Amino acid sequence: MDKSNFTPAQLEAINHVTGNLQLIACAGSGKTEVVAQRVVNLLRPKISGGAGCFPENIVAFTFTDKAAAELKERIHTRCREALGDVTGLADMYVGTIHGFCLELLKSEVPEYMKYEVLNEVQQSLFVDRHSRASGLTQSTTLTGIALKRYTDTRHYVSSLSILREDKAIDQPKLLGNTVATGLQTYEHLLHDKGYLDYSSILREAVNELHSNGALRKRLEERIRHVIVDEYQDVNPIQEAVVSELHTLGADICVVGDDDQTIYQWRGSDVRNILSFDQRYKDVTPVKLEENFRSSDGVVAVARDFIQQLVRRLPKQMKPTAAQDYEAGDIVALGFDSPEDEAQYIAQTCKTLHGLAIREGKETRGISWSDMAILLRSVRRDGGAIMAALNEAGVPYVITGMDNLFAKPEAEAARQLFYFLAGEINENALRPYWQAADLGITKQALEQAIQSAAQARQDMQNAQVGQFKVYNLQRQYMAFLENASIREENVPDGRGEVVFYNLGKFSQAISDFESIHFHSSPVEKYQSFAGFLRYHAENAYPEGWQDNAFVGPDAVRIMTVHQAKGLQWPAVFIPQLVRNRFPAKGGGGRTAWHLLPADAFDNAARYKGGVEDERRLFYVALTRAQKLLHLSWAPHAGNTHAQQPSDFFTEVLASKYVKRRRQDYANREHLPAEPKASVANVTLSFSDLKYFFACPYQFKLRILYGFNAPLDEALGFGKSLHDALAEVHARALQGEQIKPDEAAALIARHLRAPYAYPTLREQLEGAAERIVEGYIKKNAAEFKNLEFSEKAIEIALGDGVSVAGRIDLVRRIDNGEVTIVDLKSNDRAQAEAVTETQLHIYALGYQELTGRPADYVEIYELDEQKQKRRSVDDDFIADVKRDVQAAATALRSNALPPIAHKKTCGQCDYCNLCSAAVVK
DNA sequence: CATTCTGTTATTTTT
DNA sequence: TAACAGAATG
Repeated sequence: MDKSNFTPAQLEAINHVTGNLQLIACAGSGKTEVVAQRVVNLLRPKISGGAGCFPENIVAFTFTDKAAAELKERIHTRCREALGDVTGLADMYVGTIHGFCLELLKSEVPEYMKYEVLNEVQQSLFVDRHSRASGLTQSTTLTGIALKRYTDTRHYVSSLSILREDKAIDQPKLLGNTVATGLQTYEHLLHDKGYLDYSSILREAVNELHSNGALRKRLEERIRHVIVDEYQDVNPIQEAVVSELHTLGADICVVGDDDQTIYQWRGSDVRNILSFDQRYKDVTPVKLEENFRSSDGVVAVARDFIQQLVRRLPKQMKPTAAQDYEAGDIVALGFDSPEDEAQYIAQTCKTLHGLAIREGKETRGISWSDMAILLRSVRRDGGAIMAALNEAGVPYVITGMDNLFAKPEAEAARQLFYFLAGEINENALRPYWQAADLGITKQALEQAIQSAAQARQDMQNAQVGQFKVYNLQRQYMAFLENASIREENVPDGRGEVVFYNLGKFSQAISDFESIHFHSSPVEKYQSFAGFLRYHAENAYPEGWQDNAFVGPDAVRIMTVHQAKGLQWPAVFIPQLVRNRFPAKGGGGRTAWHLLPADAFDNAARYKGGVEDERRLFYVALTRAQKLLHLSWAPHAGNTHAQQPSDFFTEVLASKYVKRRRQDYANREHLPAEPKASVANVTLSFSDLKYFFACPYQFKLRILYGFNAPLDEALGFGKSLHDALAEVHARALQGEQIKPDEAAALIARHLRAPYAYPTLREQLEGAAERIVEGYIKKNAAEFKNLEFSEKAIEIALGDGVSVAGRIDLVRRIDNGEVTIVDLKSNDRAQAEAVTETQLHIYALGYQELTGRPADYVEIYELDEQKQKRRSVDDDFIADVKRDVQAAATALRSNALPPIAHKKTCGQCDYCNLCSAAVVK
């Protein structure tokens, strides 16, 4: 889109800076650009016609982290173009609603600092582990059948989420409902153990927003504008967050398209966007109807299709000839079998490769990454297509096809734990590792198996103090190390994929072990085996291709849901078979067998219907810029998959849709030129520090996901940190903090979930002493604090940025600024790394305030010692260069094992690395 | 045309 | 286990 040439509607939205705004944005209408330009106007000084806001006054919500990264990058770019050197952009929140709420809880309510967030797998492990206290086994279905551990956990957990995220319109109907009662005990348990789950993040944040007066006051002063992207897919609790912010005086701008609501099965409610102007006062509605993405043909087909929908906001998507429509661009074909269909797709990809396409005023030959194959369900429909693309030698990237344990290396790892749990013997284990073909020598494998056998033997008589030897993660790593597995020794260049999968397995171990840390070894290995057998099977996707930094030139195969917000010159939508798309709902027990649907407002939306499928298909159609291939084929031997989809048949009516194969070979071809698309890279400092230590360590830890064994004292350093953060936050608000508060502070902040009682006591004592000592020594300085726990972000251009949090900034009367990092022995790291970190923070401080920092200081908490030096500009320049080099290495996936000077041999993974100098 | 029986298949995914 | 499509039956 030409940004100097906005449509009147776009301009109206961009220039709207007061009151609420309902922005209805059709597919391809350039909404991201409009939002970014509007933010520029919000930040523009009043004398230049803007709203005169500061970045911290603005909050922008997106649907995913990826969308957030893109929006943030766009906003930052446009701000710098239009406003020059703006400071403090890091103070603008651009991210998901979950992220905002979590940050809110952690920064505004001290009690939440120590809480950890359970992921989905951990949550259900947690519910099963505490099956009574979580309310699971106390609950029944609506017909009175008792819920069972493991089998009903999924439905119970999803019921808990619905109870917290949806709006009950008829409370009496929930009275006596066992899950509603269970929720009380579950929430109690969560608090007791110091956890948040995804729903409670939102729930607790809304509670605080609603009733915490001090917090409301602080936010009232801060937030002036809230922007909600993809508002059509917001659920009731998310809307509650938005509406609470509105009551604090923020103007709300919602952006969305009711036609693209595709997450209703997760509780999204289109009515949020439909009735926005009735629920909020002073709403300016603006419609962006011009499509700047697709050809007139694609626009017409999609528009005609969605107009069949009855309940929708009146609007007309208008073509702008963003692409030239040529007869034959849009095709709908039937085939005899899914295999034929897949072959057609593979062949067509090949003929399209290099096809000339106009892009603005330029013309280029499209490449593999300009094509996408969108499916209703990748797992169900992806097989034949993968096979055909393999056969034809077309490079592709597929997400969500295989589960982890379909991969022989993951299966071998799983069998290792069946072995350790005493379920199988070594003769049963050996073949799995041999079959995985990982380049392990016979002797090494024998040695690894023998060591594992020994460990299995020994753990029978393990004393409490030795439990940590039998830590699952430690045994896993020990096995891999004993087997001397090396990425580069895996045959056929499969090393990287294999390591991704082994890394994913390490994550599965962490998920389990974080919940089951305290069990005795024998018991723990048995229940882990059960977890691997029954639960993990479908919980983990294949581990590779998770690498968000590298964008290979390959055809993308993904679900329509995943394609939300994306676009390609050529799109295939195959498998348009009746009962599949639109999909017929499956049977089985669901949350709605536990919860009365009539207690909720429009519970039917969770189930979905043809209308929802129509919206989903509309999303698929509108992803195409020019070439659009619809197809179907009957599945032999399946009585429910013999007819074409009604959507397929319906689209045939359009004059733009051709029903014959087209010969694209006759069209103009150019050398294929993949569109230069660079992935945004945001590195946290903690990630970066591994990179600086060694790129390969970074790869093993961050990209592959190998986790270090949980330590019993884990959490000590963080607890200290949190306690001091509260001290500083209160000092900043003018409170006097006394040394005798140390005990109370530690009581509130100590979280050492893996410590046995005596260790916990020790940690408690040590922490109290340190905090007390710190307050004694520094109380006089508290009046000089400028910031505590200050988030910084440094954009280095080209989509590369570093995010971090400065522990402390001191600023004394003469304006002298010191950036402080608090260090405890527990979190020891090389001094050179801390220096680097502090210089990045100094840079972040400058970007935030527009002022340079004068000193950086390492504060050793154990000794209460300060090490201070002045900020070195040359050093900063070096660090900048290093970070950019890191980003480049990440994007080109060049993270080689390198033998390192001093640090090598201390790394957690040196026994998985051939370059390591093992000491 | 209404009903009863039989076969098929258990999405989609973010935090 | 349960929902639903499609075939078979009355």
